[in-house]
Amino acid sequence: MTFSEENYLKTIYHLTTHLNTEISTNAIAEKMETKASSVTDMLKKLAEKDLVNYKKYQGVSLTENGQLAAKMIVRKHRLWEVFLVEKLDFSWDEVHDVAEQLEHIKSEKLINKLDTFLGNPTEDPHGDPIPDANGNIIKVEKQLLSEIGIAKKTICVGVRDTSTEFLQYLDKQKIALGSSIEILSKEEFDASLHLKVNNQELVVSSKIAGNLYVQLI
Amino acid sequence: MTFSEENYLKTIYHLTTHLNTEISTNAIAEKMETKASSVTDMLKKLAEKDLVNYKKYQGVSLTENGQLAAKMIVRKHRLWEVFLVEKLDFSWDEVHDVAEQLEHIKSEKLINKLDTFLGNPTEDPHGDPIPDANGNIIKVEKQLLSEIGIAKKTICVGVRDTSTEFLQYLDKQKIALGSSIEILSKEEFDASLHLKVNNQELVVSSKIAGNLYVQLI
DNA sequence: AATAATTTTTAGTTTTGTCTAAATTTTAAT
DNA sequence: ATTAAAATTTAGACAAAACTAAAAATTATT
Ligand SMILES: [Mn+2]
Ligand SMILES: [Mn+2]
Ligand SMILES: [Mn+2]
Ligand SMILES: [Mn+2]
Repeated sequence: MTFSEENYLKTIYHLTTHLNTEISTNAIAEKMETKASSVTDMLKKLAEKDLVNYKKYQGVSLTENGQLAAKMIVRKHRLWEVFLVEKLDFSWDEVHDVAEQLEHIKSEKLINKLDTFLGNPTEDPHGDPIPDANGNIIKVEKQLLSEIGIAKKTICVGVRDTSTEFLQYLDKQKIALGSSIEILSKEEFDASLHLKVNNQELVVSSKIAGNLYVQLI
Repeated sequence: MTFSEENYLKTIYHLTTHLNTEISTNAIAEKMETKASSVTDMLKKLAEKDLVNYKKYQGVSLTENGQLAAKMIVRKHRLWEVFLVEKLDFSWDEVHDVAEQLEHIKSEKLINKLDTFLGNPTEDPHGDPIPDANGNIIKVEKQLLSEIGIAKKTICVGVRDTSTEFLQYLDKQKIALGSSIEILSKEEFDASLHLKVNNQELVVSSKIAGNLYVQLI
């Protein structure tokens, strides 16, 4: 499988887990910053290889084969992110681009030994689940902070936006995976939240709250 | 720089260190298992980018830029090999193909942090030197076992052939980097050597002796 | 020095993945 | 039910990196 084919599969996989319908050509094109015509060409090729179900004008979904292949790429991406943070001392906002490259290294032995070396982690540095060697994923209950009621006590367990800007904002506010977050009050006007984060009070916008995953304690 | 350009540079670099002349189109083609015409095309492109000195029909050599670029690829290749052996428990005959892929990952931060993580090794699992971040190489005195006189005591410090077959032969004979090797006698007829390796007697052909690097004690 | 053999380059194709522009299909709006 | 708008596909072109076959240059041999 080529570098490019792998990136298409991964994109379709991510779009499928967020939305839950057939994926449109344009959605793929937008996410990959390419043109719809290029997407169409690739979808034909992937369909030929039985990696996607594709009917003209009808959108696309992953086949069993395609889904497993996509999960293996995601597995590699997230394991490498763990490696970079845990072993090489990268910060969580620096790992994505390097992992985008490392995810395409082809060696089952490598990825499984890496998995062992890292202690078979189930989540990456952003709280996203890591598929095991068979593609199984441990699903953890989590909700967006924006969807939680007042006076609830929670733990931060993930981020929805993984951009450098957002992650660095969280660093600045000392919010990390594992931080305790209590919702003190919500401002009606703009849905901003008054929080207690690790015993420090903090006000965050609804945009921030809509990108933080938490678990109720 | 593309994957392919990097492979050409690396090949020219390796050919240059072995031979010490201008490198021929055919030599590159043979090493890369490609056609001479493809090599010519690429040499033009590399010359355009000031990575090689190329004049039609006259062979090719690396420019300063090209040499540094090649060394950085070799650096990555060898550091990854150390990682695979030291941290992931690969054996020395399994690492080359994976390192061929990993050497193309583009991130200065990654390779320098990896270097630190590994304790700034100066040699890879096959005894080959690892260039530092500036391209400097610590050259270690070593000679082929086939060029050493009788009754000399030596330490194995490297291999010339790094094929799986040769490395597995060495494993079978319990010869590794650091093994003590004493030459007991040489057979005139076929230049085979009677050795004492780690206090075990062993006979090896001249082909073996011509692929083992040793240091006199 | 002339010719033969070898090496290298050029010219013209092919494949992969991309693009633009035009045509087609689907969806939305009147 | 038409028409307009949007989404998608097709057609044709291009760049990268490979190939084959033919031409040109170099090297070796007589
Ligand atoms: Mn990532
Ligand atoms: Mn991640
Ligand atoms: Mn190697
Ligand atoms: Mn090596």
